Amino acid sequence: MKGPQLQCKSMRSMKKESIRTVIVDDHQMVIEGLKTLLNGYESIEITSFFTTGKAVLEFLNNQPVDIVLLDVNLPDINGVEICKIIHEKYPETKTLGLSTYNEPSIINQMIKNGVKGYLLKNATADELVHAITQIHNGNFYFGSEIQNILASSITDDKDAPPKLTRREKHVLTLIANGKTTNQIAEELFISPLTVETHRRNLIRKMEVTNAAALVKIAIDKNLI
Amino acid sequence: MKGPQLQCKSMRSMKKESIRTVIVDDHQMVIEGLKTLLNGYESIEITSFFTTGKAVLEFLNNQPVDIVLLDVNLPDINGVEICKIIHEKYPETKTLGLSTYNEPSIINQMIKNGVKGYLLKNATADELVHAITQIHNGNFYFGSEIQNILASSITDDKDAPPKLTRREKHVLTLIANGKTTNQIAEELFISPLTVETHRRNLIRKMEVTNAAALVKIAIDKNLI
DNA sequence: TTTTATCTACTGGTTTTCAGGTATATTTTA
DNA sequence: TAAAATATACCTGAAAACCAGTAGATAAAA
Repeated sequence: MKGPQLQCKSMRSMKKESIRTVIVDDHQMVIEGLKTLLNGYESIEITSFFTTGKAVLEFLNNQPVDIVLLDVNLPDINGVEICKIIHEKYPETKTLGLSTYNEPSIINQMIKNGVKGYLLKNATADELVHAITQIHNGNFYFGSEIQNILASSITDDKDAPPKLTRREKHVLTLIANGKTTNQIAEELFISPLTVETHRRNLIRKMEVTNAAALVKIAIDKNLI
Repeated sequence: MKGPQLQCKSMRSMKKESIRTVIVDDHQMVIEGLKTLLNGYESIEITSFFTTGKAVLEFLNNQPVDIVLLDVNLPDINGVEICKIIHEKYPETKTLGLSTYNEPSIINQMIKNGVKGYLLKNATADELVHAITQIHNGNFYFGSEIQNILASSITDDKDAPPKLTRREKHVLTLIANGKTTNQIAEELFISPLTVETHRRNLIRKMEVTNAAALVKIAIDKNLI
C-alpha cells in the first residue's frame, strides 16, 4: 500500500507537498532521535522543534503546521492541555501523542482533547512515518500496544473518573495526608459528622473498603 | 567468540584513541538521539546499542567496553541492578546513568552501585560528551541539576530509605490494597497480632500517624 | 422553575486501628 | 560464636474509622 500515490494528490503547490511537522519534547535526546528517524523521509519536513508547551503555542500563532509530535510530559503545560488548546485554536493542525508510559487515563484524556494518534517512544521509524501519514490523511493512528491498552481499559471500565466533587477532593487530599476526621473538620470549619459523610461517599464512589485503599486508588488515578 | 577485532587491540597510538561506548535504552528514539548527538565527536565511538539489560550484559561478556550509557527504566532488569552487575563483573567498564525523572532515591542507589555519572535526558550534546570524557578519565560527572537534587536530598535526609523488611513490605502492600489486619493475617497464615505489630512498625518507621498516610508516603517513595 | 447535585448535619451502632507494653525463636551479620 | 536484626505472638484500652439510614439548605442545571 506504499507506493505510487505520491504524485496523484493534485498538489496545491508544485513539487511533493511535504507534511509540515513540529516536535515538542523537553528532552534534547528525543528530539534528535525523532529528527534522525524522520531524516530519510522526504514526505515529512521537520519545520521546527520546541521544549516547552508555551513555545509551540506561540509558534503555531504565526506558522501553519500540519502535525505536532507532542510529548505528554512537559515542564510547563500539561500535554493533555496543549492538545486541547491546539485543536480548539488550530483545527487544521493534527497532533500525535508521544510518551514513555502507557497510562490509559492519560491516553483517554488526550483522545477526548482531539489527539489523532498515539505512540510509545519505543516506536520504530516506519511506525512513526506511517502514523504521521495516516493522521495527515485524516485518519487516526494508534499503535497496537496503545490499542490493547485502550481496549482493556474500556472493557474494564476501570479508570472511569468517579466524578468527585470539589469538596470531596479536598477531603480526600487531607485524608491522604494522614489527617483524622476531627482534624479535617477543624481545618474546614465543618462538623466531623459531615467529614464522615464525605469520607463514606469517597469510599463508596471509589469502590474500596477503607481509607488506605482509597488513597492508593486515588493516587493511581492521579486524583491527588 | 567474534574474531575480527583482534588487530585493534594495540592501536592506542593510532590517531586518537576512541572511547568505546554502548547505549542501553528501551526507546528507539532516545537511542537515535544519542547516536546523533555523539555523531560529530570522533573521540567517542558507539560500539553498539541495546534495548534490554539482558542483551547488554551478554554483550559485555564478549566485548570490552569503556562506557555504558545506561537508562534507568528498562523493561527487563532494573537499571540499578544492571549497574551493580556491571561494576562487579567488569570493573574496567564505567557507567553513566540516564533518566527522565530526577528521583533522588534512585540516583543514590545508582551511586551506591558504582555509577560514575548521571544525566537527565534533556542534556545537551556538549554536556553528554563532557560527562563521557570525564568519566573515562576516571572522574565523576553529575549534571548541575543532579548535584542540586543530591545536595537537597542529603540535607533534607528525607528520602532516607526507612529500611523495611521483606515481611513489612509485603504487609504494606496488602494494607495499600485495602486489606484489614485480620484479612492480612489469614492471607499470610500468621496471627493478627503479628500483623498489628508490623503495621505499627511501618507507621513508626515511616513517621506517619495512620494507614492512609502510610500508603501515600509509601507510593511517593516507590515502595509499592 | 422544577430537578438535580452538592454540602451540610445527625443517630446509633459495629469494626478496626493505634499506642503502650512484653516476649521468644530464628536469621543475619559482625 | 556472640550480637543484632527480624519475624513471630500476646495483652489492654482508647481512639478512630466504618456502616446504614435520613434529611434540610443551597447551588447549579434542565
